[in-house]
Amino acid sequence: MFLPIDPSSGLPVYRQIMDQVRRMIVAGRLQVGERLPSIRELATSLGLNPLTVGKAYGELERTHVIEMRRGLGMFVRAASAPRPHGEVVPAGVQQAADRLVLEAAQAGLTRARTVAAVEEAWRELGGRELGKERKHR
Amino acid sequence: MFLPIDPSSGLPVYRQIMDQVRRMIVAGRLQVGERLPSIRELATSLGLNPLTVGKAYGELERTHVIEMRRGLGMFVRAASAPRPHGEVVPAGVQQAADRLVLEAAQAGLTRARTVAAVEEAWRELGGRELGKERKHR
Amino acid sequence: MFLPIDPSSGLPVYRQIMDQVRRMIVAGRLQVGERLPSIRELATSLGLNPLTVGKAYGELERTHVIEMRRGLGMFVRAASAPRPHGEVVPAGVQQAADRLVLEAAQAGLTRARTVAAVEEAWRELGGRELGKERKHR
Amino acid sequence: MFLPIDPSSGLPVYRQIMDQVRRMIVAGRLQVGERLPSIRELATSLGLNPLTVGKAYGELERTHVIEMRRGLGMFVRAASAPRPHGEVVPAGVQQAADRLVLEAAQAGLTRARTVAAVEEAWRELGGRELGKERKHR
DNA sequence: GTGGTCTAGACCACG
DNA sequence: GTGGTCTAGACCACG
Repeated sequence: MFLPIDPSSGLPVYRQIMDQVRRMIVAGRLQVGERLPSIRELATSLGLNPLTVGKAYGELERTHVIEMRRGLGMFVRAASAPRPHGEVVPAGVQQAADRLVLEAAQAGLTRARTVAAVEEAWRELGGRELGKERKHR
Repeated sequence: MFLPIDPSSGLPVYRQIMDQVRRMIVAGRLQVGERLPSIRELATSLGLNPLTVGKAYGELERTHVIEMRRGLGMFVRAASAPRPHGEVVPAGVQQAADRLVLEAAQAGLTRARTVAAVEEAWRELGGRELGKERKHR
Repeated sequence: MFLPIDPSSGLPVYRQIMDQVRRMIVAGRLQVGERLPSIRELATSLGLNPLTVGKAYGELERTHVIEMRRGLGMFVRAASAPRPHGEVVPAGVQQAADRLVLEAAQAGLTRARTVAAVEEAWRELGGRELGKERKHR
Repeated sequence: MFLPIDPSSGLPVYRQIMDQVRRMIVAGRLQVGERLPSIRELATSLGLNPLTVGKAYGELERTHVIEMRRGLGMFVRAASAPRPHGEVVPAGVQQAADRLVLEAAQAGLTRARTVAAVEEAWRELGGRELGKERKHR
């Protein structure tokens, strides 16, 4: 599995791994139940310290994105159930929305332009949300 | 000036100060040309070391958000000019949009729900866009 | 006397005054023996604290650029004698040359391009060196 | 790594460190990709507080002169691309040229003498321009 | 091991 | 009064 990692990007490497794995999952390039490469495999193929990959996997497990099956490896877990309209937005999402608005407003972008950037980001993710919203899953 | 600072939030305190000041500016609660509290004042009122506040102010100055007038204090600078439609989105904004979409998609939010969260965040900011776009909500 | 002062430029105001006065002298817009405005006059016309102007005048006096005649005011002194070729370059000049070369080299400028910038700066000063070098003065 | 630091020179120590590192880079005594001594190492060998060295390194990183690789240290980044002839001179360079001309003119140096000082400074830097332009001196 | 953050406290230049 | 620099020393995240 290839993941684009930039050791000099400022973002800690283990977080980049987490982000990329999550990105592959929401984009459908990693399916529920699919097995991830072992810590050692991924570390070797990316030229990273196994401790770094281990920390990323550990965090992903702690947040229920993947699960360990002893002796078998790490596997992608089922995604969260889609939130019915009107329910509370998770803290992480609201926080990300707040930051986006702060960055956009200070850069002089309009609200419409900001929303367009979000739609564009969603399109580029190529995730399951593309086009119509699904009714069930 | 009160700023809600959470020393145990993980985000460095000096960055929280930066964010809050930027937030007040885009929300119009700090006007262009207005003076910020002195480093010592703010440090005392927030129970922080002056060096921490100084670091936040220094970063804000380097990014042209505020300016120093020697012996007088720090002052809010004029905001960026609004970007003409179609122009490139600044890297920081695109990055924030990418993260939002990642968080939202993994939390199982729909695209529409995500956009709604952004609009909500914009509304809560109380920014200058409000007046112009209020009619249609 | 008008001097372009920018209180938010980073360079201390008293140094800006010194630089501008020196600039006017080498450009010939202030002649040897000419009287400078009083501290109070200049402070008022520039909207500055008299202590600031006083510090600038004091430094200019200490470096023999101007002189005080008690009860009469501050006057421009005769310039340094031109240095015969081959003599040692004053420390301040060498230091300025070093910094220029550092900035230029790191910005990727060639040596020729750097020299051109110096010639341009000299032209814009409009000083006595324009065109031919004088033999005596 | 030895750097000549003068704590009583007026120029802040962290700026002296920055200047010296930049000087070594443009002189080719620090190569692109080369690792700098760690903050602690340099602080110890220069008898300084690690925070002071850290400030210098942080500024150099912010200006893209060096980059941090987490857990590994700071590394020299690739230099700016050389500027095509005729392009605008960066503000920092023009500012340095202006100051040089001011210092030189007031010291009574001729224009030719000033240019010679610049060429000398360039030669002493031992920069990469030397090879290309050595023939004609 | 690496750099980043924060406190406590001193001293300085500048206006 | 203002901000800027520096030391001494602790603690933390990251690799």
